[in-house]
Formats: sequence, structure tokens, C-alpha cells
Amino acid sequence: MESFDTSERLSCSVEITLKVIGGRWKVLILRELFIGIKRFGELHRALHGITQKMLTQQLRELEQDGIINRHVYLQVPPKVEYSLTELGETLKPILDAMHEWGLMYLDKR
Amino acid sequence: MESFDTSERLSCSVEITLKVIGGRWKVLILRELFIGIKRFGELHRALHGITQKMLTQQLRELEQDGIINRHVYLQVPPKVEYSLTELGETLKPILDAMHEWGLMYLDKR
DNA sequence: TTCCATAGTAACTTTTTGGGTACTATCTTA
DNA sequence: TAAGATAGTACCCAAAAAGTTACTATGGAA
Repeated sequence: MESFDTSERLSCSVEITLKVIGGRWKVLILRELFIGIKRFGELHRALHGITQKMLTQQLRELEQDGIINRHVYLQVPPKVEYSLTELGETLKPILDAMHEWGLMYLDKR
Repeated sequence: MESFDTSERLSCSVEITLKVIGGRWKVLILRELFIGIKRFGELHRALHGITQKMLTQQLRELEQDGIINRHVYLQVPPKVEYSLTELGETLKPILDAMHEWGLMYLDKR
């Protein structure tokens, strides 16, 4: 039983993951993108209550963290598609586990 | 391949998990408690930089969420021990997965 | 009789995060 | 020639999270 070790460095790696998926909207955005490629407007409509500013901001952060791709079509009106990178796909087991745990937690309380 | 479903409710369960383990100090506190039972002062010394107020606050939240136990010994000077509950122990796979992912992420960038 | 140790609390300030409103560019369609 | 659609940006404000400093109680040891 190693894993989730005691050293400072290792503990920080949990925090890194938390930083990448944390925040008000990121897991919701990721959920949409796990379904498939989405345009900006589709995401905007899917995430009830998010403002354009917040959506843009969260998408930029996910892009900078290498979790999603941003594909701009040079046309008017603009068309921008977002999708998961390979790295982004690797978050699935974690999000699944968190999903399961959340359900179990709700059930127990 | 179900899991990490698309419905609003299910997505929220990921957010619930995030709420329980999120924040500046909780995963660090949990790491210490996965090692074993710890007194308040031990946690305070182990978590470099945390203030007493923040430690108390985070411990109270974890306790209210059913993740940790607080055992008060009626003696002076006071002695209070913190430990994981059964529910708290079930977070291990998630924290392990986040730990692994964080390491992999650091490696790839 | 004063000091020390432990596990806190109270009141306040700073930092971070999130949100609201208004505005932009450009091609197409009516 | 004016309106509509898309994917944003700029600027400002509110709320939440985190941090700082000072303070408390109590029994035992020096």
C-alpha cells in the first residue's frame, strides 16, 4: 500500500490535480466535452448560468493546462470548437471516481 | 461505459466531492490523517504555514462532512485527536488517483 | 506565584475568485 | 442599408476564501 505518500512533493501533486479541475465551472465544462466536441455557443447554452466572460476564462485556463483543444475556423460569423486533448481524456477515471463517491456520499447522509 | 454521466444531478455529484476535499489545506490534512491519528498540535506542525485558525476551520468542516473524527480528552492542557472516519477512508482511491495524475501531469509538461 | 503548554476563538484585513453590463468585429441575409 | 449571428474583450464590482494578530482557559511545574 504505497500511494498518497507522505512527502511534501507528492502531496503537492494532488493539489496540482485539484488546481487543474477545480473552480466553479471546470468539471461541468469537462462533462460536456466528454460527450463530444462542442462549439463555444453550445457550451454556453449547456452550462446554465455561466456568463460569456467566465466561459472564455475557464476555457482559456483548461487550454493552457493542456486539457482541451481550441480549433478556430476562419469564417464569419466565427466558429470555434473545443475538444479534449489526450491528456484531458486521462482525467476520466478521476472524474468517474469523484462522481461515484459523490453519489455514495449523498446516499449516506 | 457509463459513469461521469451527462445529467445535471450526476455532474453535481462531482462538484460535491470537490467541495468536500477542495480548498487550500484539506488534502494536506487528509494526507496526514491517512498516516494515522494526529493531535491538533501535530497537524499544526506538519502543515507548514497553516495558522491555527485555518487548521481549526478546515478540521471543523471535515468533521461536519463526516470525513474525520474529533476525540477530546478532558484534561489540561487539552488534548484533541483527529482521525479518519470510515467514510473518510473511502476517499483514498480518489486521492491516490489524483496523486498519480498530478505526477504524470508534472512529467508531461 | 508566575510561567508554560495546548487547543482553540474573535475581530479584522487581504487576496482570490466569480459575476454583470456593455461593447467589438465581420460577413451574410433580408 | 440595416439587422443578425458568433465568439469574444474591457472594465468594474461583489462575494468568498484565506490570512493576521491578539486573546482565552486551566492545571501542573518551577
